Amino acid sequence: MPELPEVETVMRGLAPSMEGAVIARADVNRPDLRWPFPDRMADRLTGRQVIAMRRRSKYILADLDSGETLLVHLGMSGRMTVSGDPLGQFVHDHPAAAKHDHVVLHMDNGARVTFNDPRRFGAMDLLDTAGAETHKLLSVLGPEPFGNDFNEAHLVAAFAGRRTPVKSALLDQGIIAGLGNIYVCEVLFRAGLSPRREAGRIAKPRVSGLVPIIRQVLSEAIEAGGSSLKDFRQANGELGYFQHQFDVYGRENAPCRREGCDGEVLRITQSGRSSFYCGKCQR
DNA sequence: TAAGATACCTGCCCGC
DNA sequence: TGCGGGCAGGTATCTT
Repeated sequence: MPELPEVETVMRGLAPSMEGAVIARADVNRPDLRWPFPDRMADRLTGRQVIAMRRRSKYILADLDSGETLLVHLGMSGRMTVSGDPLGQFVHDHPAAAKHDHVVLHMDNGARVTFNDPRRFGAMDLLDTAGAETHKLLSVLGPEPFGNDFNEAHLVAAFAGRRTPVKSALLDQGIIAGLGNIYVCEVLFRAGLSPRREAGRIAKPRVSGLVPIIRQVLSEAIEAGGSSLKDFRQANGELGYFQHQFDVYGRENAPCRREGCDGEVLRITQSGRSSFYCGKCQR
């Protein structure tokens, strides 16, 4: 499910209820998600104050006063929602525990943070805050799209000599962190690039042109609160709205939205994932 | 070494 | 109404 805009939206929604609050109790209802939870996770969370909430790629990170950081990945179907917030700004009011509520954090301010993940592709881990960037999941990540390290020179160098389709290259988290299937499709539409083009055979100016487009698409999606297809909810339980702005994703056989183009949106499968694009104006 | 295929797990939608 | 097949936003690991 969640790509960078969805994870950013969830993190921003959680922060007011978690930053500065103490985890009074942690309910861990199963031993694992995608991987086993770290040893004594509930004990290591209980009594800890959350110092700061942040995001790296599609990971939510909660820095604790113990010197450890709680790492959360939502996988495909994961949700993190807040209920019972004392400020009364959230939709839910302590709903009964639902199926697939795998971890529940009871904050000392009355908020209840629930991690729900039917498909269990999500993950949680605890790592040393000081060495977070060396964690096996974080050390392999490329630059953040909004960071200074992500720029035209970086993308041109990363694409050079690559024979893989540009679609796959943009999904490679080691080249750019945070893009997923939906937003890569949207980015390639705006760039007028076919997802099938070999990354290493795209002219440098066009590669460079992807940088502002990527930032623009992600910014608009964050602004809209992410995209809700099947599973995604913001931390307050509300839907995101960017899906209404999709130009190609999920629009198979629909007319192309580019002005002056009379093509239609095609769907193909690339390395097991659906790609949506206009066969006429994306080259 | 790079690129593609597969596996993980559950729920939903569609056609029959 | 019920069943089976196909599909899903991610990513580690296997195979080629």
